[in-house]
This record gives sequence, structure tokens and C-alpha cells, in this order.
Amino acid sequence: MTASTGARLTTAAALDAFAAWAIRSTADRELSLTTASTLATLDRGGPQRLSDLAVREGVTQPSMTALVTRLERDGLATRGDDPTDRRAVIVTLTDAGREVLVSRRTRRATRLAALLDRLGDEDRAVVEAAAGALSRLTLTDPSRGES
Amino acid sequence: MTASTGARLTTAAALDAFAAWAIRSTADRELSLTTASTLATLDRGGPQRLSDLAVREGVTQPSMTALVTRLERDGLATRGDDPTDRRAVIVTLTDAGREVLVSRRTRRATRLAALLDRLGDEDRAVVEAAAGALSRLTLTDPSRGES
DNA sequence: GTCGTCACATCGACCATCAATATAGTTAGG
DNA sequence: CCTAACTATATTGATGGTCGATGTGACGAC
Repeated sequence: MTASTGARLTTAAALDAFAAWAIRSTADRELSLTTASTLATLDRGGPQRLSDLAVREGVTQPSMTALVTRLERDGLATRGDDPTDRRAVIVTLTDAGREVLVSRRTRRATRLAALLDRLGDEDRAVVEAAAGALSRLTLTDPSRGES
Repeated sequence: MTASTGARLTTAAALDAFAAWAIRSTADRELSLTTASTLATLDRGGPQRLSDLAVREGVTQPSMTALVTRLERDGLATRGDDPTDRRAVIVTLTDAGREVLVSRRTRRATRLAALLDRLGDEDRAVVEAAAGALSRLTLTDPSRGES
């Protein structure tokens, strides 16, 4: 264990506590975390197979089947055929799905921004400085996720 | 709208995306966010009323009743009487509950620390610098939450 | 004492998730 | 070609977590 390992664990613990707090403080009953993440994945990656989505989102295939069924029911995504493999189902984000995703992001960012206003100037400055780094961390994750 | 409002929204959006990513990347099926947060609240604040817990955690009283029932069943908390008000139920964290909470924190921090290792030295430095500020933000929330 | 309020439990209804299994389609070996 | 193994999705049955509505007993002001 190097000298910096302890410091990193402390940092990680603080970030984890912050993450849980942020999620709960801005709780949003419109879409679950997995639902929102799946929409975001479809938005970024375009139409894709149901089972690929399941792997990417870290849920089982039956869960993804149920999730896609709900998305379809709510008009946020559609099921389509894969012309090259008739077993497969291609899931596509609808315009309505994209809109829901955008409005959710805006809504949550607004709420969290209000909470960030509680910080003093100095603290806010270092947090703003770290936002880019955290964003890079999120985006470089091979399995992604995001909101 | 001041000049900095846009920047704060951008920061908030990045933090929100990070929070969702962190929670999902370190997903933990042992305890739900609400369950973990409730245990943490009991750890910090000591024994307290079921309905106070419900308010603090932002769930309805029936949800908290169900949650406390599960905690009791799993040996993580106990129900007790309030000698001054026989209507009330005082919820108390058990040693087992405290242990579960500690091990969960350690486990999650370890996982997140591994993810933080992906950052470059510079990014890691600014993130470590921001951890304290984010921690303060979490702790100054009147309604709290934490992990 | 009585009546309004409070604290908690219960009930019925969803949504979300999982593991296990069923069904339909594909592909490789013979 | 056929068939067996594999793959993609759907279905089933279980658990957990949440809610609103409602019930029950306790409290407190008058």
C-alpha cells in the first residue's frame, strides 16, 4: 500500500457520499437511474440490440426486455427487426424519448445547481475546477452509464 | 440571469452525470440507497422516531414502516417504545447494522478509488481538492442523506 | 370527557429487478 | 439437408421498494 492509497480511499469515500446525496436530493420519480441511463445510451450509440443494451447497462436480459417494454409503452423507444438476424430486436430511441432525456437533464442540473449555491466561493471554485475531470472520468468509462 | 449561472448549470450537469455514473458503476445489491441512507442517519443521529426518519429520508411513513420491518427482520435495527409517547416507535441501529454500514462504505470506496485511478495526475489532483468541498456540501444539507 | 390530531400499521396497487426456464431462430458438423 | 448446439428474446415466479388510502390507538386542549 503506497502512501497515497489512503488519501485516495478518503477521496473516493467523500465522492461516493456526495454521489448518493446528489442522487437522493434531486430524486426524480419520472425515470429510474437504469431507465435514464438506457435512454442516454441509445441517444449516444443509436439503435442497438436489446441484449447489447442489457450488457451495457449491467442488467439481465429479462430486465432489459421489461424495461424496453415499458419504454415502448410510454412512447420513448421502439422495437424493430434486425434484417440480418431475425432473432434480434433493435431498440430505437424516439423523438419523445430524446425530449424526456433532455428535460430530465435540465431539471436535475437546475436542482443540483441550487444546492451548489450553498457552497462558499472558494469551495465552489474548486468544485467547478473538478467538474471537467469528473466528466472525463464518466466519459472514459468503457461501459459508460451517465444520466 | 447572471453571467455565472450558465457555468453553474454546466457544473451541476457534470456532477449529476458523475453521480449517476458513480452509483451505477459501484452498484451494490446488498442495500438500496434509501436503506443505506437510513442506516447512516441512525448511525449519526442515534435512535429516533420512525416518522422522523421518514421525513429525513424523504419517503412516506408507510415506506419507512416497511423499511424498518425489513431492517428488523435482517437484524440491522430494532423497534423500541418511547416512554414519553406510547404512539411512537423508536428505531435503534444494532451493532450488526453498524457493521454492515461500515463494510458497505469500505467496499464502495475501494471500488470507486479503483475507477479514480483512471484519471491523470492533474485531474486526480483537482478531484482530490474538491472532495472536501463536496463533503461539506453533503454534510451541511439540513435533510442530510449520505451513504 | 370529547374531539381533533398524531404516530404507526395495514392494505392494495404499482414498478423494477432477478434467476430460471421456455420459445423461436441461427449455424456448424456430418 | 438435418440435426444438435448455440443465441436472442420472452415468460414466469419471486423479492423488494414505493405510494395513497385507511384503520387503530394514544395524546392533548378545552
